Amino acid sequence: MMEVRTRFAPSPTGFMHVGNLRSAIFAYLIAKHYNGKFILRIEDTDQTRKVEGAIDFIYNTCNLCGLIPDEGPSNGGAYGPYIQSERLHLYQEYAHKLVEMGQAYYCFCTEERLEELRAKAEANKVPFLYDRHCKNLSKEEIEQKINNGEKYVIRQIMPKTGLSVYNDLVYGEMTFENKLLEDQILLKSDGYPTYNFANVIDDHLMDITHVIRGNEYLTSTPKYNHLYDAFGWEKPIYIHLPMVVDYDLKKLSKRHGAASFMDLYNNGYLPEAVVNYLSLLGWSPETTEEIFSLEELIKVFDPSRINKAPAVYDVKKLNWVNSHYIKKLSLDELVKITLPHLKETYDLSDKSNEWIRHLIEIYHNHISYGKEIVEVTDLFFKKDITLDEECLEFMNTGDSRKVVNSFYNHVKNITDWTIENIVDSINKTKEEAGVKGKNLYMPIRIMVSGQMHGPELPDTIYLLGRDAVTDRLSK
RNA sequence: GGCCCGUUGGUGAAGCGGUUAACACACAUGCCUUUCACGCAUGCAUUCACGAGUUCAAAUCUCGUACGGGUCACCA
Repeated sequence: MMEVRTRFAPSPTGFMHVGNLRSAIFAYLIAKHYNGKFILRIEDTDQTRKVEGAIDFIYNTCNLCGLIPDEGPSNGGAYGPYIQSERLHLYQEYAHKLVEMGQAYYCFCTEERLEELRAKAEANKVPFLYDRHCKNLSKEEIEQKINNGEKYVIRQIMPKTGLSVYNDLVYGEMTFENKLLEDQILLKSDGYPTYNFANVIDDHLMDITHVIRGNEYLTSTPKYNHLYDAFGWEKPIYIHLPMVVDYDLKKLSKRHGAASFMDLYNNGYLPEAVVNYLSLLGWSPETTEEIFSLEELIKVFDPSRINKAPAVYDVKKLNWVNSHYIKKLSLDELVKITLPHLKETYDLSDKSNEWIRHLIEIYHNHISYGKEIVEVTDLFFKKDITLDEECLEFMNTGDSRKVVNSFYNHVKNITDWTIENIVDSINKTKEEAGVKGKNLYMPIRIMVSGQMHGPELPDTIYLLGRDAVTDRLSK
C-alpha cells in the first residue's frame, strides 16, 4: 500500500485559533495512524498578508503540541522547499504548461473592467462569472500586450456543462453543476499563484494522499479536481472537517481571545490537554474514554468516525480536561505554570519561596488552568474581605459567633505558628463551643477567607499568618 | 440571492430499522472526609428541528418545510 502523507498548510498570519490547530491535529493523527508522514507547508502566496516571525510561531505551536512534522521548512525533506514563496518557478512552469495544453489562457482584463462586470451582474441580480473576454486572443495579440508591459493573469478553462462529482470521506458523495464554475485564476498578475492553484500543484508534487481541511472548502473542491484532471493527475482522498464554532454557532474569530492557542498556553493550559480536548471536537472514539495521550489518539483515531455537524468550542469542558492533566503534574511543574501569574499580579517580595510553593500546593486540585491561581488565591493578598449574603446568613445562625470568638482566643495565643498547633486550636474550639462538623469549620472558614469553600482550612490559616487571621476573626 | 452542508438534552456525543436513547462536561441534590473541594451516588431528552411517506416496526430510509452555517476574490 502507498504511504499515507498528510499535510498541515497554514498561511503565516501569526495567529492560530483552535479550529486551525484541530485541523493540524487530525491531519497528524491520520498520518500517524497509518504509519505515514505528516508534512508542514507554509502557504504564503499572499504577499500583502505576510507577517514577520509567523513561520516560527507555527513551528513552535506544532512543537508544543507534539505535532512534529516529518517534513517541513525547519527540517527539510525530499519534497522541498516547503514554503510556497520559494516554489514560484514551479507554479509558473505548470501554469504555462496548461496554456500550452490549451487548458488555460492569458487574461489581460483590468480590475476596473472586472469591477464593472461585477457591478452590472449585481444590478441585474445574476451571479457573476468571468465572461471569457480574453479566451480567444491570438498569439500575436498576446505577444503584443505582453511586450507593451500589460499585466496578465492565467485562467483555467472550466467545463460549462455537466456535473462535477467527488467523494468525501466524511460528507460522502458531493455533486455540483459545472455551469456555476468560473474560469479560475491560476497565476496572479504579480506572478504569484492563487491558493487554489498552488495548493493543487504542491499536494500533487508532495505526494499528499489525504487532503484534510475545514469544510469551508467543500464547495471549492470541484475546482481543484478540474486541475487534477487537466494534468491527468490522481486525486487525493478528501477529508473535510466540520467547523469549530463558538456558542453563537459562528465561526471562531480572533475576538475570542480564548480561542487562540497561544493565549491558552500563556494562561497555563497544557498543550497535551488542549490537543486531547480538540481531538474530541468533531470526532469520537468507539469507547467512552475521553482522556487520551497523543500516542493513544494515534492508535484509536479512525477518520471514518469524524462528524459532519459543526462543534461548539466549550471552554468548560476544556477546563475539565485540563484540570485532569494538572492533577497529574508534579509540584515543580505546577509551580512553573502558576508562579508567573502570581508574580504578575501580586507583590511577593515579602513571601518566602517555601510559602509560595505551599500556597500553590494546596490549590493543586482546585484549579483547572495555571492562571486561575490568581483569582483563587486573592484572599491571601487583600487586606479586607467582604462576606456575601450566603456567608452572612451562615454567620447569623446557630453558634457561629461563639465558635469564632472561641477560636480567636485560642489562635491568638499560639506561640509556635504551626499547622499542628492550628489544628489543636480548632479542636479546643470544638470542645469549648460544643459544636462539630460543618458548624465548627464553616464559621472559621468564612471569617478567615470570606468564602464557603476552599482548600484545607489549617493550611489556609497557616499560610495566611497569625496577624491576618486574628485581624479577620476580630471583625 | 444561487449552490453546498448541517440539525440527538445547555455543550461534546453514542446510535447505522426493533435499545429503558450510551457516555462525558456543566447543572442540581445527597453521601463521605471532624468544613469546602476531591471522590462517590442519584437526578437531568416520555424523545431525536418540524411535517408527511415507506415499514409489522423509524432518531436511524425517502421527500418536503423551517432554522442554522459555509461558499460564491488577482484571500487563504
